[in-house]
Amino acid sequence: MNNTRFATAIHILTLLDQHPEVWLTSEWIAGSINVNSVVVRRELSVLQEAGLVISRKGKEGGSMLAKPSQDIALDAVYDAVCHTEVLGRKNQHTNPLCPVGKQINTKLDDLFTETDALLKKFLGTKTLRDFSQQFG
Amino acid sequence: MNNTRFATAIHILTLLDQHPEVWLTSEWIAGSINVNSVVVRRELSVLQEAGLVISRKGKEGGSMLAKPSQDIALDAVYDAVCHTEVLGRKNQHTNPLCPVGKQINTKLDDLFTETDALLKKFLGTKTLRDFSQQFG
DNA sequence: TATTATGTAATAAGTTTTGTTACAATTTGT
DNA sequence: ACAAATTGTAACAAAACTTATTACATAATA
Repeated sequence: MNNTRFATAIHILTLLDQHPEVWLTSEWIAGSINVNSVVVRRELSVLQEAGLVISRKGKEGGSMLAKPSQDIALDAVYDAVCHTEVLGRKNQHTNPLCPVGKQINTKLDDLFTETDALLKKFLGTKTLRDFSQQFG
Repeated sequence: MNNTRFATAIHILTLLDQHPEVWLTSEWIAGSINVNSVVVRRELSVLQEAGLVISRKGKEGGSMLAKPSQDIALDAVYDAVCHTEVLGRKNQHTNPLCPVGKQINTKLDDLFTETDALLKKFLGTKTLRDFSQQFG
């Protein structure tokens, strides 16, 4: 994760939670994060696919949470926006003639998988509500 | 971590552990990982600063572990090569006029810090020896 | 029907990551 | 002393990734 996608997603979801039952526009959300509204819409698109928000087109359109914030755990947010492993990438062309080069990726895979599982378990204990209610 | 630095560092250290008391050259190590030897030397440089390996210049030069592999925990490797937070970056220009935009980075910081601490604690329970001895 | 949003493609700009070349400095063996 | 081999780095190039921007079709409302 060398990007701002998780931070952006949490920001969006927090705003939606702070304004329940209101269709917030991507333009308005973008004004709070201070990024381009297309970036917000792209992220909203991903959050919709994950079942975390619903959006409505047209005049008076916008987005709101798809379910109560206490039912949104942060691992779901992470899953939605992060497609890399915590410990990074593996070297793809390691030497098969070297005992280490030949096996390292399967061994790293065990470690990487275990690490990702740990993170997700941790994030699974935290809800959007926990995060959001810290704000005045 | 959207790079191969952790995987590369672990690969290097595993090779050094598998060949104790031998000065492995960056060229030889590079041949196992299948990357440029300069990349290996750059990583070795960082691992030296972290006190994990020692290198020797000149003919018959190379690198070896600075201490027994059971004394090298993986959080030290992670610290040496990773300078980003697990959950990524934060948006830098959030709107100070918005209650959420104004406070979000300090709140995210708490979450990000806690997450990094969890990962490091986990990696601290694993040693290079644990990893290395999996290889035939 | 005019207006205002979303959804998304295409492209540009910026940043990060990895690869490569080059060479000074160092160490060893002869 | 000298040749050979290696580290350590700088400089730059190439590739990949991230974010910004423009444009516009589609949809929904008043």
